[in-house]
Amino acid sequence: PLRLMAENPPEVLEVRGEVFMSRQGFVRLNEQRADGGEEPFANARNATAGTLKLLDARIVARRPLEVIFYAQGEIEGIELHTQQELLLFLRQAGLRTQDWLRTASDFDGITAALQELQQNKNRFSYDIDGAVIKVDSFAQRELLGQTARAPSWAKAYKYEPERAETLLKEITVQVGRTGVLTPVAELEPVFLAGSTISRATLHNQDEITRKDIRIGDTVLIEKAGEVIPAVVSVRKEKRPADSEPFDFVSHLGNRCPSCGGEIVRDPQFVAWRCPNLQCPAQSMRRIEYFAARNALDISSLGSVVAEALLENGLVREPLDLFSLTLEQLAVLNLGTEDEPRMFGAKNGAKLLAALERARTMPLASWLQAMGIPEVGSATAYQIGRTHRDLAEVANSPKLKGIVSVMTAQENGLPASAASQAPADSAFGELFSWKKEEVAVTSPEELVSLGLLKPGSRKDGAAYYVTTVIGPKTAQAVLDFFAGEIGQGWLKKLAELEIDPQGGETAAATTETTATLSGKTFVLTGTLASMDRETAAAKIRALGGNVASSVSKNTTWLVAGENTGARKTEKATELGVAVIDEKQFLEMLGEN
DNA sequence: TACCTCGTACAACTGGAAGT
DNA sequence: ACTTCCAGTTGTACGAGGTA
Repeated sequence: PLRLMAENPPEVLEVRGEVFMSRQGFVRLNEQRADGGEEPFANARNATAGTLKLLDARIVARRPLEVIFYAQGEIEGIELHTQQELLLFLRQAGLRTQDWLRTASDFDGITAALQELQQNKNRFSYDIDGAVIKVDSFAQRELLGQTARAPSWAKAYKYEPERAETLLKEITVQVGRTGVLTPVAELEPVFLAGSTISRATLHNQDEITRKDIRIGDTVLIEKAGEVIPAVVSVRKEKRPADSEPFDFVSHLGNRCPSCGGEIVRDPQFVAWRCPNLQCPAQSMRRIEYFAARNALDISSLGSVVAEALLENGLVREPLDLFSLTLEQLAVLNLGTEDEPRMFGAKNGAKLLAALERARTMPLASWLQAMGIPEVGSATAYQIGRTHRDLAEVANSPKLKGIVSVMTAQENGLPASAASQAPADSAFGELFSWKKEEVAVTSPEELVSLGLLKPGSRKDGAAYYVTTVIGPKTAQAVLDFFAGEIGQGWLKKLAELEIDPQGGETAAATTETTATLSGKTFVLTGTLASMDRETAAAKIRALGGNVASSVSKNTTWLVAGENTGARKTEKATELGVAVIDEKQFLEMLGEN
């Protein structure tokens, strides 16, 4: 509805839901497209996703989109305590909700509801692949919290996925960023649950051995979660008589498919690896990873562009990107010698602009971009939050503190000994650095930084558990910077005058999600790293509020490029703090 | 046991280059 | 200047392996 139909509508109501196409709507849309001579869409899910990305709202309006709401964002002026209350309210307000809803108070109740749903799955105007089981009470949800990926108070239950049979023509091997060799099944293309599958990862040799997958086999595949293709099993009765067990080491002749160097396997790990750091495939992946969205977000630099830059000798490692020129990029050939395809001046300018932005990205983004072993987004965020710059991380008393406290505990010593033990004692020998040389942060301070949590032990002695960064990860980071690669990064970054800044700006409490709760932002100008809608969404996600004009209630005015005069003027007048994009990103805890 | 990292796949959109 | 063609990027989801 254009107006909420509630009697006393709340002042602020942010609702979340899912947009979809009904089976019927999708069929009709494809009929129309066929009449108009257009290619039909492959499936409703992607057609819907594509429609939502269209820039022309008039076309969007003609597509048969439907929406069902099921969750709340920010709400002011009404108190809702449970999912059931929320759905009832949404329905009364005229917002469509899922009408099939069951409540259960125990496991049997849940399985009964799941069974009932499966028997009735044809009742719906759209395809379903399962159900979502949620904790009803919002108070209990808060207690359960969430992980980096998903809330802990909701679980998806999926029914059996559709399967298909096809021929495994070949097994190829890909080289990852860290040199890990991953076998991939090349399949005879087969249509399954809305898309054509031609490849599927086989993960590693152990997996191939366990399922006894061979070249020439007829295999059963399914799409895990309706998206990712996977080989489930082999139809052994259809196996050719002369087939042999697959062993990818002998298949590769013990050589890396990219650089031809010898491959190795640390008996401790499952994967075979190419140990050559100069291996072209690895360099390419490292550059890709460096540019990835959750690292330095250098748009228009993906795998193909990275490979072309490497092949043309323009770039050998990620930081070489900063010496690229527009002239070089404009004529960069993405095709072959016979059929050249230019990267172009416009793309080139875009890439250079993204690189310029990358210079001022926060410490956490850089830490992730550097591709330090064990360091992904969550770890990079924690390190970035607790350190000022790379120099501090490289020789970090905090990371050393984590290692020494945890090592001490493992050796049955009190944690407090870790920061006190003299270097010449037996205890001091446990560590790769000497106590006199560097400061090691005390356990108490690590607790106040949120890197350690005090645990309880029966005898009452001090005891600590790590939060996100454990001793292995901490040591991996220290080793990285102590080694040749890390030193190389530091040297090159200094030459380029890039000095990523970390530390906490506003987010003192990082574990709670509502770090911006009670704060009101106003956006002005253009932000370099995201559009305004994205920025607003991020603020709201952290519990903050976004208003359209500056008032005395505004906490911060976020100023990008080409700011609106009226807003900055009013901010000065009312004494509202103005922050730039960098500070804003730090508040969001972006990495 | 929980969850983070890493690698992988798919399909539509987007935008540059080529064609007219 | 406009249209067509093409493929790179993007966003999302998941499993396995590893760490906490």
